[in-house]
Amino acid sequence: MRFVTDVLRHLGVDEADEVQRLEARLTRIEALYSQIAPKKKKAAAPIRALPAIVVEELYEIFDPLSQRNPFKTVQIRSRNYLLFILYLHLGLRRGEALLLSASAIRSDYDLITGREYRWINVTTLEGEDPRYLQPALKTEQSQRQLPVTPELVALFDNYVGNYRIHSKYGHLFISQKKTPLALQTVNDIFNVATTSLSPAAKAALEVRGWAKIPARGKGSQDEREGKRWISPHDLRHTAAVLRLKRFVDSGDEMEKAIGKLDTRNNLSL
DNA sequence: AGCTGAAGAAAGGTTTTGCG
DNA sequence: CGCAAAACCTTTCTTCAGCT
Repeated sequence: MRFVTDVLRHLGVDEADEVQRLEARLTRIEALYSQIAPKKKKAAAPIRALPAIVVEELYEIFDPLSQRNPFKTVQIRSRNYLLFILYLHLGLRRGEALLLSASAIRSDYDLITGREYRWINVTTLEGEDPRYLQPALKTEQSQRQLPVTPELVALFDNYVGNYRIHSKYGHLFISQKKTPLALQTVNDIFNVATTSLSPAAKAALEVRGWAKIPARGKGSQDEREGKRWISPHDLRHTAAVLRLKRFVDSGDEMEKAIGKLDTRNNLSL
């Protein structure tokens, strides 16, 4: 700025008001640009999204038909698979999934296109809840509706229709004791899945600073610092990436999807 | 930048189930 | 049937995300 006015003077644009006029305009432009200066980069945040090999293996481990599935019964397998997919695809918080109702997915017709679309209601399920730790939505604004793919709808319907254990509670996720699944049990499920990963996948996590992950059935004897188990929150971070990709892929569903997205609740990475 | 509620870790317990 | 393992849960305490 200083430089520019000096140059103008030097070039002999010495009509004072001419220089002043230019200076005023430049000042204004400078002010404008200062507003849109790029934000300072934050100190590099550790990567929380999971490596691709780990995500691929988790699909295989949770797949109810897979040889690698460590869970015993078909009921628990399909329940855990749906739980995993909800965390990975929708990026739900741990507790949010446990609040879902067995009728959380709703459909409606779009009067303009005449097509059916479906979404899932993330909200607080009213009624008695016997759990020691009550899951809760973090804020009122956490109540939202998320668009769901036909694949997810099929998975949901299959589980609810064929495998969900009947219970007097309306929750989607029910334990073998016929009560809503406890928060800790979700961790237990992911612990089992984590120990079922191949050595290669475990190595990929250790490269990222995780502690050594024990083999199935064994406790962890390793004293190294770091995370030992994949958590729903890790999937939430991974989900943000996947979600963007799916929206781009979904083409003409895009507007509908965005309409259902609560922009105030965009996932931050 | 501070705060609040959710997530996570750890330890340890009970109930249920698959399978020999 | 019997038993070991899986499934599930409580309790306490610490850490962290993300809202205001």
